[in-house]
Amino acid sequence: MDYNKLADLLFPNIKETPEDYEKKYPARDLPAGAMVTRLAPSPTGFIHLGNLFGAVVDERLATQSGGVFILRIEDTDAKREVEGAVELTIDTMKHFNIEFDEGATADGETGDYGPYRQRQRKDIYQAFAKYLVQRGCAYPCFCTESELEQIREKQKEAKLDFGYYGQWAKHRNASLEDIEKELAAGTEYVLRFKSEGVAGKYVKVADGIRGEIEVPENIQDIVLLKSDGIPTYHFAHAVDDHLMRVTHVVRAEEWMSTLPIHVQLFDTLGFERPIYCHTAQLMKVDNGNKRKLSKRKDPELGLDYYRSIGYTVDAVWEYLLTILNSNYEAWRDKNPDADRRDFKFTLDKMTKSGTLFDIMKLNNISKDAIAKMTAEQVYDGLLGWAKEYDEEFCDIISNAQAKTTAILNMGRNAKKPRKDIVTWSQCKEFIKYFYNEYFEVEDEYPDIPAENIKKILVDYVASYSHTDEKNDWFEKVKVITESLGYATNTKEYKLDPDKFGGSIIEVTTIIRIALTGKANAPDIWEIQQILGEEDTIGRMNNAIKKL
RNA sequence: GGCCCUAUGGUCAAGCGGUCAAGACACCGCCCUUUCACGGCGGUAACGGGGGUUCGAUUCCCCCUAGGGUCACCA
Repeated sequence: MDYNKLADLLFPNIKETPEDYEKKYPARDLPAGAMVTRLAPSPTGFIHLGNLFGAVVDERLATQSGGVFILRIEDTDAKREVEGAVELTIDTMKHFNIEFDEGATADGETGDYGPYRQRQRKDIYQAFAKYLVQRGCAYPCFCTESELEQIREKQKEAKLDFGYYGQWAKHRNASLEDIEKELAAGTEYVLRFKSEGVAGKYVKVADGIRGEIEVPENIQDIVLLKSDGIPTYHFAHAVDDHLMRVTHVVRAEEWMSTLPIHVQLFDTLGFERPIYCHTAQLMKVDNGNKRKLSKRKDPELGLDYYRSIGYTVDAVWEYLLTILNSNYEAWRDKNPDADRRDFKFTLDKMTKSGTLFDIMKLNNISKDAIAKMTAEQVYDGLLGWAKEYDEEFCDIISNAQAKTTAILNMGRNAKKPRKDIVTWSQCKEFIKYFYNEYFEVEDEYPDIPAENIKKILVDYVASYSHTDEKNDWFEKVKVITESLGYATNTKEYKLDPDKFGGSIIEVTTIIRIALTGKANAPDIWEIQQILGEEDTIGRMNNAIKKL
């Protein structure tokens, strides 16, 4: 077989050779130990937690080592591509504080190793494909989908491994004449790799996270170029990561099964293999079983979920870092105020087993992160979220900046600040009773006689003086409590509840509900100071009217 | 089903031949408290099973089991 002739037949217009591209994309001039990583999403319009998970690893590795972090768009599957997905990816990553040194940008790209969108690299792939054909390592396959389906059926019946390999590889040894005939007839074809892999033989691969792993050699004649001339992931991965001089390929565990294909491709193309880092899957419990987080079933997989609910970027990072590097939490404990970038991220501290996504832990971390912020920072965060997701609330808090900041400042300056805000959307629920636009009575009064409830509220309004200091205010509450024969001392009350019929707890709870609509809210006196005299009295009078 | 990966409390996990087997989240109890929350103190709870190697295995090896992943002209 004249492979050169076949190559020219298949790729008549490809003049460039692999050497040309080697020259065009020379080895990078970087300090020793610098890592080149890349995030390589496909533009399907869905950016998930797994993308961020990997991106955090890529970003840390690259920037920590003085390397390069690339964004490459894997758009080889036109069918799945969604309009605007690249912009969305970049925007979402930016929101989560992931910035790229090189690669695709919203309006183009930056860097000397492009193009960074795979469809624009068609000629490059074809040059390498042509080279493989010339060396007898690749051949055209004219099988139709239904033929392939038939093969699969037969293999299923015979209980053999599926796929296009060995004796099943119908076109593997076709003659040049046969190929020419098909080509002349215009039959569609794919370019397949002619695998020299041997069943039963193994390859050792050093994984950056898992150490040495052993995988069987690939025996499949996998597709290199689809019928439209666009490469499959496997081929594009080999060519791109080599030409972009990527040193570390960070990807999810699910890729491990195709690792044999990738090492084989790198080896026969004469490329130095990158260090593969296969990260554990993010899992969740479903019906008592662990499973991979799924796009369709789990909203918490999508990154826009965190954004729209209003988790802070810091909290998401902190959480990711704690599950990514097992020593992060301890480090954070010792360095509560340090920049997370000061933490030395390492591959060997990465977990190998599937991690259950724990929203409770995220929530706890989030509470911590927000508790550390100043009221002004909390305000800014809340406003930023509202601007995007809650216009009405945004208007309200923008028009009441001082008041809102004062609200958010409650309990914040104690030695141990309150840890009760998890997300911005929940923060709104916490504080919205302060604004008359949202105020409503949600909770029920304690179970005491109705005339007592009325007396409490009426007396309260009658004795209320907005300028009272907290102690004076509380003394007045005590007077009302005593007038009902209720206990002002809760300890005494607990010792003998029947003796009193009620305690100051009932009294304050009723005032609190009239004032805020809720049985649980911060300190009443402080709330009144923020609310102002008019609203305080107004809400009390309204409550009395409704009795 | 084949192949690969993984295996310490409910969850995340320290451990890398000798430990009373850390810590965090969650949970429970008590305390504090004018509510709730916060906070403080304390508690329940783990090395999947069987063989080896070794004076000694959670730790090293093998088998089993379990869980997960993957078997496309998708990435």
